[in-house]
Amino acid sequence: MKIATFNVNGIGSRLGSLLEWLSRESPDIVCLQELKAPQEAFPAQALNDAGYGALWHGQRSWNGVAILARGARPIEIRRGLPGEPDGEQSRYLEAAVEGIVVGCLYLPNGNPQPGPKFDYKLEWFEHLIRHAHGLYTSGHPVVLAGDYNVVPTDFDIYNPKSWRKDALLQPQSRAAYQRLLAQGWTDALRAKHPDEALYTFWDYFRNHWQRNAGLRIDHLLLNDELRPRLIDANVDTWVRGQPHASDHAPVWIELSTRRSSKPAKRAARRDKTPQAERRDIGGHRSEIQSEIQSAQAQRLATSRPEA
DNA sequence: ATGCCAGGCACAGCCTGA
Repeated sequence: MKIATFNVNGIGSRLGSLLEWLSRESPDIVCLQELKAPQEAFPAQALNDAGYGALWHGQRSWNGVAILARGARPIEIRRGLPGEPDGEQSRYLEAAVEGIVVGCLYLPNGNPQPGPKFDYKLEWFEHLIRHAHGLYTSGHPVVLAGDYNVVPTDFDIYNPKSWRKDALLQPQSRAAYQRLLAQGWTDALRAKHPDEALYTFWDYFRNHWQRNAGLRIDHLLLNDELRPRLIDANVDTWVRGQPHASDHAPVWIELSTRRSSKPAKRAARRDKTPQAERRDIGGHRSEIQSEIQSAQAQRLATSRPEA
């Protein structure tokens, strides 16, 4: 199973490029950011024709996030973070797909810094960290994927000198990202490529793409329930080289279909005792579904109707 | 230190992104 995150920088102007990438790479689950489209302008029909069910959280002109699932409809868990300072910015969407909880996020850029936009970035980060802790310890397999607008270390950028004052490299931004990781999350791309310079964003200026002058700011974080299933991770850099491309490239992880298990657990599964059955993915999946459905029922009972 | 490019909005030239 392949899960990807892609900041499309305008779904309206990027639809052709997005469809070509979906067709060539066939990701099973996709997190999109920067739709830059109001709710009613999302190309749900075109994506459905391409075989993808979708949930989306749009906004006029700016921001906007979506979750796609190949041959399935993502089950919505929530839109927006609990206690998010400004409910008008569409930056978070969470859904269950194939027994996995998928959080799709577009963290504020924060430039210029210092200033109110940087304050907003750090404030949003705190809400994310608080919510992520609950997800991490939920017992479900969870991936938090998106554009974090943080270059984690100087190894994650072609040259930190000219970006030193940028919000993406600030010590406060990096410290917040490290506090998130410290909950136990695995940065999947870095885990699979500890010594390789990898980038996910190349701005449109100064031939940065042609010079591979990039930044690594799009991340997929896995909790302990999902981490053992990680097989591979990489960046579909070819997408960035296409005509009329987004300034980001898709980042993806490949997961084993079943939860990987230790030999002792595999032996237990062969031995069809009731306890072994409970460890089986099927049983685990139905537990997730029932918990999600009850969470949804509670939320629907207490929240106002969606806009 | 700034603009370099690009999308959205709306149709000239801002604002925002990162």
